[in-house]
Amino acid sequence: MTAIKLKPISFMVLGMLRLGAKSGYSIKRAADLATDNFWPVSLAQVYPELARLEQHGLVNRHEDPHGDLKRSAYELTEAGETALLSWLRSSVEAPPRVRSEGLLRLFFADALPVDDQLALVRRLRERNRSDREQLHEVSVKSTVGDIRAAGIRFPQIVRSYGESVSSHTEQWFGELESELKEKD
Amino acid sequence: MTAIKLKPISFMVLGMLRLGAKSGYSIKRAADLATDNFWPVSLAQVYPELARLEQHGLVNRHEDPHGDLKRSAYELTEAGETALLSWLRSSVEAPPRVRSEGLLRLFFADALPVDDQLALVRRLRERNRSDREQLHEVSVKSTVGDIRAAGIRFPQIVRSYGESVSSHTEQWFGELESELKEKD
DNA sequence: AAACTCATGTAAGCTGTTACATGATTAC
DNA sequence: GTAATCATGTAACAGCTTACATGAGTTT
Repeated sequence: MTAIKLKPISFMVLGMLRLGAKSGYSIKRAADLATDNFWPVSLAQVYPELARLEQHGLVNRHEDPHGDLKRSAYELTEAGETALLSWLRSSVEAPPRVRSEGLLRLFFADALPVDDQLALVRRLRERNRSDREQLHEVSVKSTVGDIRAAGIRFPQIVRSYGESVSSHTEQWFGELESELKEKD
Repeated sequence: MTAIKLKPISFMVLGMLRLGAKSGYSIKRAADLATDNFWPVSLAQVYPELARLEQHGLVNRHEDPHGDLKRSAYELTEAGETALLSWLRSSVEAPPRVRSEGLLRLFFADALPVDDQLALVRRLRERNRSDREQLHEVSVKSTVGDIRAAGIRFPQIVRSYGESVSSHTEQWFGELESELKEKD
């Protein structure tokens, strides 16, 4: 119960528990469906983090077998809820990190002849479009997986932000494509 | 000169050399000014990567002292240029990775009372705005650092994409702010 | 009965950052 | 002259991914 350093992955786990996820597995599932585009996680992060949070009294664990299948169910303690709320109110924030091989290619695209530049822009636009399509399919199939409760709307809000940016991006790439066609 | 595995950092280095950077230091400087928002790099990546590329014949190194200051100048070999062009034409692409603590907070914002939700959205909007401002300052001060050559326009294009997305984001957050105010 | 999903964990490895170490040059 | 910038590298660490290992439950 001594000093624990809470990182974003900690709050991801705490937050998912608060939204109704119970097992490590279901946290991972929910994250894949809902946060993968701005905060991906792997099981090899979730399980150790749950153990760490339990050691420090931010979550409680109890056995929750399903037939012969061993399973753990976790819930927030008061300390866990407090920590989550405190983080949500904090303004200390790691700067957002983006790594886009596509934009890196575009950055160096002057090395290509114009028709290859055009092909590149088309590919990037198409990739963006199909990614958005898949995102939308998933969101129709299961709205934020397990976590579907009355009064919970921010997951949808964040999703709609992602779609909005993606639409904007597609439009922007469309305009760039047109400009490049003129020089062709 | 045997098999070398080329990763995005390899092409970042090759690409910067092609745009006129010569030393590892100047590659890092150019990246900080131009690609940091979609492909950050550190010196501890650049120097070993340059050595690796030299070992495999994709770049040439020669001494380029400046007074008593030891300095290396690198240039692309033909193999290096070929590798860069081949990557630029390739459609094999690592999916873009984003990590945004801000969006993660927003995702879990249902846990907060409405006025704190509003404060959070305001903070996120303001952070986005000030980040864009700084980006713009840098871009005025030095257009892509050293790399400023006739016919090079994609670095500017990519920068303008970033600004466009950032503007769109600010607008989107503005609308969200208005919606939340109504419920206040 | 085969394939897929649910479920939990560990080990190894890769990528990338920060800190350390050192020293010359340039700008104020 | 002192601070900032130019310049090159290494070492330690943090974070995250992939592969390994295991087994039960569910769906086709």
